[in-house]
Amino acid sequence: MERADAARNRARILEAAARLFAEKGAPNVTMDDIARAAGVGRGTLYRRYPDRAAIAVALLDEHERALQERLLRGEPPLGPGAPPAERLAAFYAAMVGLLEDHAHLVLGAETGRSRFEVGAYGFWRAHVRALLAAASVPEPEALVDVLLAPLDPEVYLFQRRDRGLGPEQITAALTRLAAGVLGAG
Amino acid sequence: MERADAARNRARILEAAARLFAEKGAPNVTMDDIARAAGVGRGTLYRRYPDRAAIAVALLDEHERALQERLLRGEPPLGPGAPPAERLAAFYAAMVGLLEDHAHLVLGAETGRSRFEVGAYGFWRAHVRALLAAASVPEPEALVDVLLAPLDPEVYLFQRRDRGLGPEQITAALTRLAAGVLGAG
DNA sequence: CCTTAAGTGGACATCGTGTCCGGTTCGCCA
DNA sequence: TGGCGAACCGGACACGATGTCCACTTAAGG
Repeated sequence: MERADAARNRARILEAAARLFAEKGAPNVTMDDIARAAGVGRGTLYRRYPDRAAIAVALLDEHERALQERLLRGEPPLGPGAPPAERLAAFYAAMVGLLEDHAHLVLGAETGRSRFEVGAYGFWRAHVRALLAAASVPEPEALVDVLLAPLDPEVYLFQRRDRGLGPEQITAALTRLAAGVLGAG
Repeated sequence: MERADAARNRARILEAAARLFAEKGAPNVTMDDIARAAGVGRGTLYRRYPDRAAIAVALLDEHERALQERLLRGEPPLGPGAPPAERLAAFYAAMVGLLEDHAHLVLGAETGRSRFEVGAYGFWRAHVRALLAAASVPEPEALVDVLLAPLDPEVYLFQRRDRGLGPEQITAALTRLAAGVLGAG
């Protein structure tokens, strides 16, 4: 069980981190910044969250859970019931929505390959893998990560900011990708 | 023009960096390590290469140039002459070869979004974009980066090391991707 | 109340980065 | 060959971020 002061501090840390990430961009926020903004000491911060990635994961957690729930038990085409190609396209569209809202938050918080080590990636991977299997794609193993690669927050932000693309254009490209790989079976 | 001692030092820096990157992995090599291994001072190192990424770029340069040359003027299907879908598949296969040899070198050397800022990415981008245009794909702009995303060294190393996939399996998946997107035009 | 264990916070040691400047070496030209 | 200016060299330095550690505080139950 969690002590009252601990719970209060955790809430303050998360709130402060969310604000700072949005303000200055995740890579430019130091652990010290967060601790100071939250009004807690460094030791307290490190006790809970060993690094920025852990904080980002905690912040994203609820949003990702919501999407995961819809994938498992929601309405088609996101949930079960629709053809694999349509479900993949719907998944892409939903992920673009998630990225549009929170990519800035994730970016930089994931140092190096931490993206793959996070539990959420495993979930997306299993989902897409199941769709490939349902479409009878041979050797889906390698294709899974290939199809997930465009959802890298860095890629998304590059397209949005540097290339000047809109979410709908990116979604369209991903839809085409889904149709090309699964539609033409 | 470049002075003789400067040229000698640059060669030693590149040689030492290549060795250290291969030995300990690029992210674990500090600028100080490289300077010491090369037998030069930190100032000398920073004069030429402002960060690790610059060294990695210099090391990759010749290999990338060779591939770029083959794309522009080599034999089909890599060079001009073959249908876009086949050229894209050939490009993927060649990039897998490049990654297989040098991904460890690039990884971690590219801090954050530096991958997109490097000149080579612009070249790959222009190449794939031209292939999409040749295949009369509507709105190729967003699709380009989507198709390039699986070539992220981090993705590749994740597939190779963590997922235990072989280069031929990854190439097969990318070939399927090329066929799906361009083949079914 | 009083005890106990978890929680807290800031000081500390360490490491990597990037800069700066006095001394050195090179390459050109007389 | 000898001298000169400029480019180059290298280590010392200051700074910033990280992660740890420990003495103190506070919450919760008996």
